[in-house]
Amino acid sequence: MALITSSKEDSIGAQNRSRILAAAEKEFALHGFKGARVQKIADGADLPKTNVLYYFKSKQSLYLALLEDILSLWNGRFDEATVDDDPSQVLAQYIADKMEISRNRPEASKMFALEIINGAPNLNHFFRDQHAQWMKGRVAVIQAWINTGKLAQTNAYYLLFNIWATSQHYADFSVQINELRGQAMSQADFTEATQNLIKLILTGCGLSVPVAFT
Amino acid sequence: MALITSSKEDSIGAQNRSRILAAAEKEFALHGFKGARVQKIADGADLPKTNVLYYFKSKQSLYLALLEDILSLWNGRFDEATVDDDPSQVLAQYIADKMEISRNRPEASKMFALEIINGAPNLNHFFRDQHAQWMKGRVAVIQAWINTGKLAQTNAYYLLFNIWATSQHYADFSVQINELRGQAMSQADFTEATQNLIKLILTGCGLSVPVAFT
DNA sequence: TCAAAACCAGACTAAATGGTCAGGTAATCT
DNA sequence: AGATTACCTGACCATTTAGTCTGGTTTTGA
Repeated sequence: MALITSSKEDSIGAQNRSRILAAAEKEFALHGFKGARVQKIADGADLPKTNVLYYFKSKQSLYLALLEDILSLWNGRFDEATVDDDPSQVLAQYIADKMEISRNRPEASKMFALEIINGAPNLNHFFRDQHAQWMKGRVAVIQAWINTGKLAQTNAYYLLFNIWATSQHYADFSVQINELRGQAMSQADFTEATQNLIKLILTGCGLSVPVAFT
Repeated sequence: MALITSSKEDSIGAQNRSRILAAAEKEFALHGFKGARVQKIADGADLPKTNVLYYFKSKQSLYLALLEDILSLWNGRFDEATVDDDPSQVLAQYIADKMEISRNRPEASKMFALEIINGAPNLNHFFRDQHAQWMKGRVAVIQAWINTGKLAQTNAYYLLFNIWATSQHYADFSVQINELRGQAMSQADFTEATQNLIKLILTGCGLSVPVAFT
């Protein structure tokens, strides 16, 4: 008889919280922290503004909750790669993963882009250090690939920047992309763009594309 | 005796106007249209807020004046390329030009990025049509290169998106780049990044890099 | 030199905004 | 059933914001 009739996940509060988060992500992705309006978030969540402030004590804390959630998205399979792995496999998979985020979490990508363009005022030292450490580790792996002849000579930093830039572009600049293409990117288009990008980057690095990614 | 003692260019008004534009570009590049504050622009230009609104009748008209100026930056040597030109020359030069904009007009690039992320609400139909027309023409040239065997089979749209993404990334995400590299990009770093990028894209397209760009 | 035009800026206003408060109702737990 | 907690919301407030108004001063051009 100790049956739990309403789990924490589907309680009214949890549902409202997630609706607010979803609406806030859209609003922040469109206008950034300063430009976002709490009233608009409330409208998007179909709740009175007061309720938004009931669940999150301020616009700032709502923003931070979202940002934290988004940063966890950045963690992926590339994190564990070592010099013993095959660079073409690892990089192709990393690009594919990043493209997948652009496809199904475009607002998250945009919010992150805005935070960076705004000068990253909400990314604290803890995250910055962690991020820099991660970068150091990944650059070391790429450099090790180069040193062992698995990868042609290149700049590891620029390589990663190029991967981020191209993959995130499909989310951040989707408005321009759709306008110029004359239509939105379908799932099939994303698959094609992903294959195209993997081929460009890997070939550009002197690697061949694993068959799984063609 | 018809000597003009004060040309229009160095009149008080012209000077103030350009100081306001410079300050506004920084503010809009940091916070977007909605997030930007007229008072901050005034502070940046070292003028009372009233004067900003004296020279530009509203925040919106100031924003539009800047946007128009920035859009003219996008015009470059690639615009006149034809099927008879050498794709490796043309693309290398285009990438170099785009990287140069990122280096010396980073705020312009950021402002444009924000405008697009915001859904391009200030880009009117005239510009959109013009932009789409330009794209059509450039895609046709790239396709012609492919058809004549000058360029390997690829998707012309994605190729251009990738060039924009990578080059603009150095301006738009400069905060992240500087943080992760541990230092700002010097002119020499930009030269290296440009060569690196040209090599990546051209090699990725099956082209060889012209010696002028190595 | 003098009038017109350009420029300057403090005081102000109306609207919008983030956030509070107080007084509820609904759900939950024992 | 009763009490405790979670949830809801209209009214309200202090602050910020873009933009105006009014009365100046400086610059310019004839």
